[in-house]
Amino acid sequence: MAATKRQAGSSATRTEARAAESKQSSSQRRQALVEVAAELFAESGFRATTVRQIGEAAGVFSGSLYHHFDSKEAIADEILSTYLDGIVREYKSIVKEHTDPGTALRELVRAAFASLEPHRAAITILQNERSYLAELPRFAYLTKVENEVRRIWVKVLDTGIAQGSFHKDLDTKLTYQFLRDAIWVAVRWFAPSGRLSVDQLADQYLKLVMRGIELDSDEAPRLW
Amino acid sequence: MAATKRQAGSSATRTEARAAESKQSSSQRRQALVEVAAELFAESGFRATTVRQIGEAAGVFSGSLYHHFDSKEAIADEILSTYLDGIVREYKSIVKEHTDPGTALRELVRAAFASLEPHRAAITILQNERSYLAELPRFAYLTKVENEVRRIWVKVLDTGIAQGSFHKDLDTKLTYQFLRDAIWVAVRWFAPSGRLSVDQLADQYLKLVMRGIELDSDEAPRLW
Amino acid sequence: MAATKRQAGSSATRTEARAAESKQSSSQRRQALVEVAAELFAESGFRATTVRQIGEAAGVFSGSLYHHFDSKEAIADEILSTYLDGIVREYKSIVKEHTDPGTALRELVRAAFASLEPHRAAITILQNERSYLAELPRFAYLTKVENEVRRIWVKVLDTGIAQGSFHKDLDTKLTYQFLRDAIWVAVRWFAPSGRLSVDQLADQYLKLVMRGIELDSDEAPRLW
Amino acid sequence: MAATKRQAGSSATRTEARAAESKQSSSQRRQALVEVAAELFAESGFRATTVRQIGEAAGVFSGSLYHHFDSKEAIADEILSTYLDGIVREYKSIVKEHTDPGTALRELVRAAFASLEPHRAAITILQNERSYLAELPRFAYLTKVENEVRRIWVKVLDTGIAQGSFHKDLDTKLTYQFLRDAIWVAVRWFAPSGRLSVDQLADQYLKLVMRGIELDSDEAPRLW
DNA sequence: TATGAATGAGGTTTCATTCAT
DNA sequence: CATGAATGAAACCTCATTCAT
Repeated sequence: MAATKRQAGSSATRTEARAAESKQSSSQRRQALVEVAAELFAESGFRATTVRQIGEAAGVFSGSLYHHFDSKEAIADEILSTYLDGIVREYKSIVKEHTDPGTALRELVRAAFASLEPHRAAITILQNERSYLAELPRFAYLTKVENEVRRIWVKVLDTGIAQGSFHKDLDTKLTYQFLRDAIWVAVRWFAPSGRLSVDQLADQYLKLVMRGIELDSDEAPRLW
Repeated sequence: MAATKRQAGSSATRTEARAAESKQSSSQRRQALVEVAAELFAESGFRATTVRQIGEAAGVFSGSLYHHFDSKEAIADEILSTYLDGIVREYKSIVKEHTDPGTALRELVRAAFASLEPHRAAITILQNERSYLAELPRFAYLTKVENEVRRIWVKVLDTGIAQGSFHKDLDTKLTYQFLRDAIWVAVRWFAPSGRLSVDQLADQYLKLVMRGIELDSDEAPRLW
Repeated sequence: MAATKRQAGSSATRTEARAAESKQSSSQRRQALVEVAAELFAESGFRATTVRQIGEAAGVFSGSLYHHFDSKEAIADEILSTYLDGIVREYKSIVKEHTDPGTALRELVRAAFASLEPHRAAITILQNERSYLAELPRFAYLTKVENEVRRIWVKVLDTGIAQGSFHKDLDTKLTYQFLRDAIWVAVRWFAPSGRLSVDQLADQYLKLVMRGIELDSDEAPRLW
Repeated sequence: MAATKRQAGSSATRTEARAAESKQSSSQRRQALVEVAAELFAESGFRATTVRQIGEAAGVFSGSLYHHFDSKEAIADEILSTYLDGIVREYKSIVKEHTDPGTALRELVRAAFASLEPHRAAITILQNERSYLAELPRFAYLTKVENEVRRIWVKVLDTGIAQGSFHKDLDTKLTYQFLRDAIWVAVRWFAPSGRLSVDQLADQYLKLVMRGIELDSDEAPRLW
């Protein structure tokens, strides 16, 4: 990368590097900065990441970030809203398409796992900094969207119980929390380059929990 | 309480109050400070809590904390090691006492849930600040203890499979992670004064996951 | 106006708009920028106004200002020197035309009030930022011109005393300061659209001070 | 002063200096810092003075100021409210004591002039930064107090007209503005060590304006 | 032991200015 | 000429820690 060539204090080198990079458009640059920041947020969290670190990782001075973003929070905002917009849309499309609660739930779980890797930063921030951010007016929407997501999942669970395909002794709100938390928290240790692919991860997880949810959920139907 | 006597700005009154309080031994004072800090850490996290906040909450000036602790990290250290020492001892005692894997796993889960409330701060720190702290030499033991705990849980799962009482298609390491994460992460929203007691919470959770682990795990044995 | 055509974020549209506007000559453009800046300086002061604000108000990017001006100070320079050149010329013409000190003084006061509105920015800057600017070599002329102005006013006052038409116990330098300050400072609250026109304002002021300056200054001549 | 002994980077020297200074109590130190800041504010204005400058002038690091004050604004707040509290009390006592409008007005003017030197910073801030500060919630009281002061002065002027001792063609609100502005603005150039004492200044000013206010205000009574 | 003033590094943000395109 | 990304210094402020009293 250009950044690695750069020597601190050498503005000549710096300028050359800039020239080499600057083929990209404004929105591309902005997007690149968001991605750099996201990586750092995913690694260390939002508050623990400094704008100077973001700048260094992006090969610019921290002040330059403010040409593209109003504040550090604005970067987080972009990361979070991109994630939440997408995931809500996806969840909605899943429950629209799959009327069977068991299938719908499996697809929701798979979608949630699939979002881990591309949205590592957003999920990390939501887990660690949620209570801090939710107090800020700028992030008031977080609570709203979370409620929306919860309603979608809980409705699937409720429907499953009503139809007689899910265990009726489940506390559906609680079950949703357990499901979501266990998936999301995996963002901390899940590395797609590791032992397991995200699909394998989702399958293992579904094995673990679906037998506790569905009345008759073994892959091989029971014969008794 | 002494605190009510205190008039803002009157350091004389402050000193008297201190004197009245200081009937307690040094280790009692230390313990009280740890508890105050723990509450704040549980609420806001380790890095987000300032030593000044701890001092204020404890009724002393921030500088005074350094007579009892080397650093802010030392307080976290005390909180974490107390928790980890206790939970490891408890887990060991459980697996010693219960040779049946199903029972042992249920007890481990119940113990984990039971630790949420008394060790809210430790668990919060482990979740949010673990990666930051684990890099510090002082907290090198974190990884060791975590490995120890994992071995205990995984051994129970492995034994269950070997004995034929647990599903043999479970990835035991992964299953441990899912189990632990879903329990721990509940520290964020579980309030014992709320809708559910910790026992009810554990029961709901066991219902959800044990059917996915045990081959025949309904509380009421199936009669067909 | 071109501004209404512009869509935020569309640089293409922006460029077209620029083209449409650029029928004006370079000096016209420069003059327009000065006026935009002046309005902002008058409202918020010189230092508190950023070049970005100027650019936005003028419909260009801040960097573009530097094609017309060396620096932000250069804009202030233009505003100040335009004002000072004009006012000095006017004062000189007044004292040339009116040999009677009373009439001359009245005209000076009226001219000073009349300058408030068209030169709000210059007067605001001179009041709030004078000491900061006067240290810069570029603004060394400020002190010179101010001395020149003072000499003009004081000479009128001295002449009035020498001729026996002004109170002889006046400290003329001090009186000048009082007169000038009270007029200039009105720039902060005087709004020509308000209760009073600039002429009415000047008249009220003359009523207040001329009786303290002239020996016999009532509008209706005294008969004793 | 201790500060002059200090060499940058020499913490030994620094510590000695601190020791020599530290005979003072907390509130004394606070007061000393306010005075240091006030001097700088008076010289350069509130915004143009940096906390580093205040720190340097006080012989501490800028961060140390925040041990005593919440913010730079808090320092200005202290300066302003001290001034305003005092001047309002003084004005009230004057109008209470002097029922004759002429005498009362003279005393108000004298009090205003007398406040110039001890409250140079407050008056400078009020003149240059008023519109900026008044928008901040913390300084909402500024407008209130200013209104109170205006009412006091205007009432004296109104009473004088009603009693027939002041010219009835005065716009009293406007006259108040002229009076106050001309006095306050003198803070910029008045140096008590200069040619004139504050009393002489007030006298000259009274000579200038009182003849325009009172119907019969010559020192030597007219005989017609 | 407690105080509380001070440190000093580092946090986010602002802004006049430069310059390749 | 205009753009707009970048600079880099400097702004205000925070905070764990130290230390003389």
